[in-house]
Amino acid sequence: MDILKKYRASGGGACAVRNVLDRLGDKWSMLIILVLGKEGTMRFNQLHHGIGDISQKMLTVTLKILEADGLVTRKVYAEIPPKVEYSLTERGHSLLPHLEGLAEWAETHMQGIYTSREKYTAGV
Amino acid sequence: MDILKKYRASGGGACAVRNVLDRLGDKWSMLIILVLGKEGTMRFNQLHHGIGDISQKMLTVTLKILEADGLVTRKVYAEIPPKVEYSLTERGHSLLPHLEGLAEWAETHMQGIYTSREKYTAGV
DNA sequence: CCGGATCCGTGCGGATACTG
DNA sequence: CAGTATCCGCACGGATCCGG
Repeated sequence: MDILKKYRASGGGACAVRNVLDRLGDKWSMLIILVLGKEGTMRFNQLHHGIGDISQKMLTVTLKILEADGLVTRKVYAEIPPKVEYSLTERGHSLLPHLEGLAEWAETHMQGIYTSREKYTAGV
Repeated sequence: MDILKKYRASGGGACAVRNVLDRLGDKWSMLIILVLGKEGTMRFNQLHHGIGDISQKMLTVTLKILEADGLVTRKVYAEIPPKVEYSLTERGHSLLPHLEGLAEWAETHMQGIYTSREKYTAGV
């Protein structure tokens, strides 16, 4: 019961691990990082179109958060029409393998998970 | 732009990776798996007290989901008072290292992330 | 002790319209 | 092209009460 302290609130503030994990837990962060990791540098609409079913708003918001956290860089070109490029920072890249590991795990086990879910709901 | 297909909706259904990742992205799943991974088998109130700031409802609900996905097992003892033990399945254990990797990453980089956030908000 | 059931607030995230 | 601004629904999640 000692190791748990790492995952608990520490002195009025929230737990560090949970703060970070909660951020990644929002709907799009992981996905954007994964995509940027694969494709390297991308423009706004490339991401927008590439991901497909993300709204402009959420893409903007999420990118801002990731930028604030120092996970992606935002490069603006003073042109008409505007051009903005996003790419992963070094910190972002350091996170990438973990997310890819997770994605890989998901791919590997999703079939079993689906089967489990069906069995479970059938049991109810 | 080909690799992206893995992360996109595939034929009317949702993307597999995203389905699974979204599940883990809810507020407590990762944490519960991490805790169960560290402590091994735990009773309901052990988890409840161990995590601290999770409500009974969310603990119950999340455990059910994890059970449905075949990530945790639920063992009920026919006693008075009742006793229920939770532990990770093999599938749950296979996920564990990835989450621990993530947690470790979070611990390592959180300080830098906090600094980045402050700089960012200060810039605004 | 372990939950199920219910009520309810908050905020995430979508849709739309508008700007530089 | 790359956002910003606004409105709003909905479901996530908390609090509370009840049941086996």
